[in-house]
Amino acid sequence: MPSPATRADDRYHHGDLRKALLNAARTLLEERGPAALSLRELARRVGVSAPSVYHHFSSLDAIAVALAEQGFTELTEGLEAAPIHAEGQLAPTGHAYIAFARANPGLYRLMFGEGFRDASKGSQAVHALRERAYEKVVAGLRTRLPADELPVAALFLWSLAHGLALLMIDRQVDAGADAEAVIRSVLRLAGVGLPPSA
Amino acid sequence: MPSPATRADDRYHHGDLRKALLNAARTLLEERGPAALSLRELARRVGVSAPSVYHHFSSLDAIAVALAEQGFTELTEGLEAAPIHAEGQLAPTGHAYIAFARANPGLYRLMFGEGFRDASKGSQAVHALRERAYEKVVAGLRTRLPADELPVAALFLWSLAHGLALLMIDRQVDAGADAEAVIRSVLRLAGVGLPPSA
DNA sequence: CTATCATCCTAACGATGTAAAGATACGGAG
DNA sequence: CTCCGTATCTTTACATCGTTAGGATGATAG
Repeated sequence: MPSPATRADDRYHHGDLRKALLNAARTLLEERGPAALSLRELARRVGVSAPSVYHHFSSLDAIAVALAEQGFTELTEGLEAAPIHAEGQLAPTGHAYIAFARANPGLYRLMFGEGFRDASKGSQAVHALRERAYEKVVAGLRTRLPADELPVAALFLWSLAHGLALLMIDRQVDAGADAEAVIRSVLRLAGVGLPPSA
Repeated sequence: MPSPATRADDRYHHGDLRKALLNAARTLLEERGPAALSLRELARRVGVSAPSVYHHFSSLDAIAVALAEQGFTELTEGLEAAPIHAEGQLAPTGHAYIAFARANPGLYRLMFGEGFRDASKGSQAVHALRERAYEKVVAGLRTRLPADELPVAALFLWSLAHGLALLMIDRQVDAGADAEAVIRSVLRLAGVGLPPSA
């Protein structure tokens, strides 16, 4: 009944099971969050038996690490595409950072510690990825800040963007429709600082 | 051989199973992180059968919610104890916030979204707790900032403290021994702002 | 055409959260 | 002091999960 091997999806030897699994994981991640990442559910969605997954990933945590890897490359790409020379000093980088987190909430949460079974090992594998992404942020600021202020300023920006991104992802700040405006005003405050006294 | 009912721990009717479970959960949380919160492991540590837990909590997520509740009351207590009228405007609040997170890393992560089985329901129960804690932060700033700047300034401070706390908890910033100095300089930057240009 | 190999499958193990249903001890009413 | 109801804890059981072991299938090289 079925044509011999025209469609690549339902062949016995799957077209590219690894990629299919990652794609399914990506959508599952955004549908139900990192805690719902399930090896069996992934196999089910791809139409494959659960143990087959182990021919492409050594564990569920390995899938999570691969996803985080994807996420960090996409994040750094987004940061590099941000207009470095715009008028605001760190606003573009901050906007790009938060935009990525808001576009991929589940993935972003996974990238920062959530959803790993073996936290000590899984997170450790992601540790280096985070540091590399951080280097990109620092590099973006290097041309615009004196060298001695750079470390603290970079940590400051990272903390602010990370915190705001997480709060918005968790819907803790009800920015409603004008989320962009909220982000803008917070980032502006970062550039100017709070009024010196009340 | 055992004295009839002197010690409260090994009676048939447990002394206070609910509290014992929460205490065990607290230490398990800091030992192995929120992902390792296990109902059966808790029952094991308290010396009780697993289904007994259901006489005190309706689910594992309910335990997590109770823990988060503890955490938020302790956090707000810490924030209220912070010297509001010190010379720095928001530094004391920021320090108290980050100090709590660093003292209870597992609990803090649990309070902000990690470790819930049913993310949609568990996190929703914690949502109100987070907002109440946020009100405390806002209240602490109300006396020292003009009313129109207050919402943005509070969100700014919360984002910064939240982000820095998480980065330090995840050991992403290797502050080493002088963590306090790092926190101080970042918070100082929050009060002053970045230099207007490079 | 055959043999090798990557790929996938079924079967099974231990551990988890949770649901019944039964046993035990505590505490108040007679 | 006795009895009984109720809260508390237990054993048993089920579905699901991540993972392992061993067998079958399809593609591919000689």
